[in-house]
Amino acid sequence: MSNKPFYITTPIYYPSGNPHIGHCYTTVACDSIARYKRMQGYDVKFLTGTDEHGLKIEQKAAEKGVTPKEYVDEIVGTFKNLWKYMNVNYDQFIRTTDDYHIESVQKIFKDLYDKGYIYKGEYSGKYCTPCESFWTDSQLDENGCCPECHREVTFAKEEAYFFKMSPFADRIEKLLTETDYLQPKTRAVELVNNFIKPGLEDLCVSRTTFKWGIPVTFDEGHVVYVWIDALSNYITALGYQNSLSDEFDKYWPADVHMVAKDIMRFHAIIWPAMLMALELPLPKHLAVHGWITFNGEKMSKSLGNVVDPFVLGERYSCDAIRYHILREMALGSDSSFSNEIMINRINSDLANGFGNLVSRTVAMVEKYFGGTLPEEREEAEIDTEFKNAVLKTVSDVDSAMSETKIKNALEIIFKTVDRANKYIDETEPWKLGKSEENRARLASVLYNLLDAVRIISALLSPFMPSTMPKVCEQIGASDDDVKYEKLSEFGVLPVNVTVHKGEILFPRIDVEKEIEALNNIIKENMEKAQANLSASEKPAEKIELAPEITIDDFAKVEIRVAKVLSCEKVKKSDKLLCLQLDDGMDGRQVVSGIAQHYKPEDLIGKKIQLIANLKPVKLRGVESNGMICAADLADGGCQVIFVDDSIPVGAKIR
RNA sequence: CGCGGUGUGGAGCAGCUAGGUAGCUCGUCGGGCUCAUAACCCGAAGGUCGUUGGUUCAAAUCCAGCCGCCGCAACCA
Repeated sequence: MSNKPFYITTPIYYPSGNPHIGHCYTTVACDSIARYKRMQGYDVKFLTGTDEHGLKIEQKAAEKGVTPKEYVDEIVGTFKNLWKYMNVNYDQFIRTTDDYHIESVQKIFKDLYDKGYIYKGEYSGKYCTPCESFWTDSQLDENGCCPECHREVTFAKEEAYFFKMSPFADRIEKLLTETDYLQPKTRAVELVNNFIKPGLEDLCVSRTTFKWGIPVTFDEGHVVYVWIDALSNYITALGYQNSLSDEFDKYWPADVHMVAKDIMRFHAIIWPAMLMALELPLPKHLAVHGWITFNGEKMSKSLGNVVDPFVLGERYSCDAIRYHILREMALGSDSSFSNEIMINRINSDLANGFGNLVSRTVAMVEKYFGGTLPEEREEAEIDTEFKNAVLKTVSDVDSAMSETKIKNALEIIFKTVDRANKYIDETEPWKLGKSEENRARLASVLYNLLDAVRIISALLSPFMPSTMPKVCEQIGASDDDVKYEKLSEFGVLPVNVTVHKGEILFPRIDVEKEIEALNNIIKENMEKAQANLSASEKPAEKIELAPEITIDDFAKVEIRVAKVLSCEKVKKSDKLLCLQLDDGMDGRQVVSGIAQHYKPEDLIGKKIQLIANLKPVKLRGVESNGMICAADLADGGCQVIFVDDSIPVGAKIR
């Protein structure tokens, strides 16, 4: 048996809120792979953790009136509880606030600086003073204002350190397009075209605008910004540049980093660049999975449309949830999660399929032999075919797992469950049970079934670790019987094996009743989320207003009533509408970023408020002479302020 | 002409790289069985494989155009 090391990681999660089913998705997948590899005899290290620095945490803590550390301590506790609850067996939980990590990050930063990959420069961009944050253009809200507080942003500069990305562009492109680093590879082209070909921009790796981070050792006031801090967790956890352990040589490079598609970019480009700069080997695979969508929509905590994984686990057992997540998950694409799909899946695969197989097999051993099989046997031809089918499962699952195709692996296993159910029909044990002379034959059939269940449950145990020991107990298998080496043969259970009928493994769920119950929970959550939203929007009034202006300042702004004559979408843009207005003068054209909220016909004929003396500008190549007034809504939407039709066009508003 | 993905029986998907009887899961309908969690087994219905054209003896599969959906990028005065 090989003793080869196998290192797998989840991302480190940002504890700005409690964990949700999306976190479960990645973590449970890694846990299953780790367990599978352990079963195969690999020397596995499975790392997960939390990324605890940054402005947002600092602010959340301030809101609650606690220190950032106190704040994250609590949420990290929730994460750990969830993993415990989901039976996630990680080897190490790294927190970026751990001393050893901080020590390493500081050394790495200095090292990169000494090597000339990090230089001091100036960061410039849109800055929101009250939030003390820089935002990129794409982060700004509908009106080009701060996405956090929706106040105006100004152009500003600050001193910052930058990491040179360009020296690695060629190597990264090759990594993405010519190796199997990225899984699935389909996204490589997207990355190369969008980011590498246009030229990699240097990365801002330090900040002076917040304090909650790892200090740069050689420049007071600077704090290491997310990239170097967070990404390097994968190596600091192994003792790289610190004295925590000397596992680095053993486990690096990682076998699999698993991430969701939203952070693919950082792991596909920035992380390799960092490693190249540090002259370290690159990880072998980056497995990217999609999001769970809920009834076709993106899951969102703020919408409250998702049932808490704890609650789901309570209702259906954590293994059922694990199974459903893993079974639906495919690398690359999104997978839909709906209560109905989940319940149907649990019912058909777990309750009707596997659970019932165990139940009927054990029941027959009890009924016909009082729980203990006799030693006489009588094999038949059909047995061989059945056994071969079961044994083949093991190698098929192996090969699926070696490509991290969990979904396929489970599919294969459940095909074998079906095969076993069919075997019962083929052999008709209830008929054999009717006469004493078929005793030996009946014993063979039931033994084969028990042994098949043994193999199946061993294969399932990495995915459903809580339930499978119960199965072993029921079919009378010892821990030794379900070892990986014992999966390639029949005849492992004792000849006179004794079964123990136990509780139903996966109770069948009443679909309609449960869906109604879950919908009620969701409804409550959504109401709560709504309440929270409005609660958090109300205090917005407390937000300081923009600096005071005089009536003269206001007089500079000329707002007039105008009527929309025609309106059409700006081509090649998602957000822009181009409006032709009757402004009581010569008429004018205005471009507005409201296409996602209004259709052109919604606006035609309506009267709106026009900022009439705004400097013209070209948007997406189309000239815009002014701006129409609209209100920002809490949910990110916006609503145009229409004017009563009786007010004449051109009227000045003040 | 920004880049990429995708469109297959009611639903969700596989098949497409290396053309040659269109497959799986769920659902529906009919039958069988009774060991089992109203579970299990068998059978049937249901698809012009988005659309148009091309290559070929032969196209879901290769090529070109068009349409729809999704993602990334851009865009938000």
